[in-house]
Amino acid sequence: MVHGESKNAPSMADVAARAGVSHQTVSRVVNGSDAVRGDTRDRVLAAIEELGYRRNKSARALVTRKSGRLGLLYTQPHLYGPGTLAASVHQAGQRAGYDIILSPVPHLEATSAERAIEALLDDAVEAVLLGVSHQSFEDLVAQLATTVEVVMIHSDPPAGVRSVGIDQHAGAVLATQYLLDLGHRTIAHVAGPVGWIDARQRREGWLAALRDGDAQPGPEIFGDWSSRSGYEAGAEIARDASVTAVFAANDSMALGVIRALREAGRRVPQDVSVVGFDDVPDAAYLWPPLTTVRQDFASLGELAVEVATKAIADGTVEAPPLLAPELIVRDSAAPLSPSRDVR
Amino acid sequence: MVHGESKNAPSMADVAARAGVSHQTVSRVVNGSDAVRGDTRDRVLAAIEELGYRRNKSARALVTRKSGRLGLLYTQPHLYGPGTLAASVHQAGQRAGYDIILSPVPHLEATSAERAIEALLDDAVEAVLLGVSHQSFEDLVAQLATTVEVVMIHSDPPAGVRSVGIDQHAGAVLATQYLLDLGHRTIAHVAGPVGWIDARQRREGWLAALRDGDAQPGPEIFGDWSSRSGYEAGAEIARDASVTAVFAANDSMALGVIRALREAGRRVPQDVSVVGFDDVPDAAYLWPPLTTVRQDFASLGELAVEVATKAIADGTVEAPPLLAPELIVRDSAAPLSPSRDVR
DNA sequence: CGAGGCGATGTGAACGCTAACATGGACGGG
DNA sequence: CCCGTCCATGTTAGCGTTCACATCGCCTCG
Repeated sequence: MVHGESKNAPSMADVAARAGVSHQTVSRVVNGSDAVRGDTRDRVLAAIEELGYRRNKSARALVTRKSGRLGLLYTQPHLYGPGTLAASVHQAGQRAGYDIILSPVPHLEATSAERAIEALLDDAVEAVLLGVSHQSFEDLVAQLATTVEVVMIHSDPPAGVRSVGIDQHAGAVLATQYLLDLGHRTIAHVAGPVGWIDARQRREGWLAALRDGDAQPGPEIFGDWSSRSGYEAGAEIARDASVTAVFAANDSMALGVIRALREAGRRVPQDVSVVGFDDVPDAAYLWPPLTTVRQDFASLGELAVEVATKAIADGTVEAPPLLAPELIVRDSAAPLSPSRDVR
Repeated sequence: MVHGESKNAPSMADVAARAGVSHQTVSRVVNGSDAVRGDTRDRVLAAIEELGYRRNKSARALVTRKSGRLGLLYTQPHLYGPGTLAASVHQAGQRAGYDIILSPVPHLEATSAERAIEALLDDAVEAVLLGVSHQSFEDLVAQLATTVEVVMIHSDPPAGVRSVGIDQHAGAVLATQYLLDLGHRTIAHVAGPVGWIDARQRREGWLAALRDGDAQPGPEIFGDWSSRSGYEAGAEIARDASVTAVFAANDSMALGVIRALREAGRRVPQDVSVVGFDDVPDAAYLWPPLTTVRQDFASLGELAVEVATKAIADGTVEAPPLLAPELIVRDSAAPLSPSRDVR
């Protein structure tokens, strides 16, 4: 109150008055300009410290016309993959000097996703990272891209859109090939729900590996990523004695499959082998330890931010190559036991 | 370019010109003031639509001195609980008209948490929700609270700080009491790491229930929330034949315990009963299905936002009662088998 | 029929910052 | 020794919005 300083947060003018310089000099110091003499800088810095000054981002954004924000839209925030992705995007963004707006959309309805995008646009994000590889988004992207930079996190993006991804197809081939190498010929697949790109890619990888190995596709059941759906799929698979291996499109479903198989009296891996996808942290401590395909979500998030910041800076469009997943061999898959080899 | 409208995003002035009114009238329409005639409003709305006008939040925040933002700091973003909490806070915030800044801190180091708080403050959040019930934060809170409204998400908050929480102690009592009722007398505990409030509360609940049931505490091992640490704890517990039940401080550790027990030839639940905490979605489909304590993270998030918005509005301090957890009985705990009853 | 009031709209300033340009003093070269 | 140059700093305007207040009809009431 006394010196014209109110109870409001201090502004550059307050700092300037205190340091005996103009507000512009304060601005220069805050922005790291080198056109300030050492002792002046020190005085300003001291004033900032004493006053607890904090630059007002709104004012800055208003005049620079840049928000310095990136938005990430993602689904299933309670799951390991999306959660890890969000955290790594956030961290990478901070490092790159951007604020990250995390926008989890709990259920995948078109309306809630559109609302979320509207909210991101209202926040004036400079780029939107779409961590939702669901086909319902493919149309949305084209339209969105006219407004703002867009980066899809996607293993099979539509042509011309910036993207990063992990090679889901290759991961599925890894898993299926492994099972084939173990001698299995009838390999079932518990797929992710229709509409999800990753689910489709994993299914196609399974099919492709089978084709390459001259094996016929085993039964195929569509789940919804949940362990419950895996359980139901497993119960169905257990009825088919010819199936000696199952490739599940994620670890949760794999764990449900294993439970159902057990309840039906089929041992894992002695009677039936099971392979999952994701390598969630608990996978190694399931019973049996789950053989699965690991995805590096942390690198994916960093890559996404890198592509986004480049796009903002110079409009670069080129997509980096897909990241390679890795097969993690544990105990839930074993060689086909001779007794079951009917040939 | 033609009408003074540039390639920049349209402003209120642009809308006003188009609708033939003043910028203030546009402002009134956008803010839902009722002091605008119906036909004027329609003209403005039409102009907004045609121009694709979007209100500039920075300018608004600058003049109102309110950011309309709430920040949530949380750890272990890849886990079910924190992920669910973040999503529900985000959703509840949107509903309440606030933007939510989700700030996951990947590893719990003081420096990274402080950086995250600085970032939140730089974003001018009107309240900080602290979803980190670790004791290293208790000091920080007092200091932070002088700057901004703070809501702790915490089952045992320091006096005088606004908070919401789920009753961890009660949950642990529920689990332990259940084991006691089943006839178990030697109940081990796999605790969460020292420093975590929830871990401490669950441990104390276990101790309290034991005391009430006139039972001696069984062996106690500290894990780090991971299934790996549960596995290691389980291996140790398996060596002690007197232990017939284990209460693990979360589901991941419970699952690790079960695996270790199995490897040591102890059946679950016939030889040893195991109860977890959290009720992660996969818990019901583990083998055996996990008996555990469910926490309602979604309600917790909503409550936190409610308390925060009230605090901002009228400075309310009173804390709502802790939410009650619920025991979910499945198959991983069973009555003490007679053969083991040494009495 | 005129004063008073009210409802609808407009005007000007201010929020805190950056960008562009202005100023002014020290220094060096012819 | 004077002028041009350059470095450090200051001055002014404007970003898009809201707030406080002004204005201007028109209706009501005595």
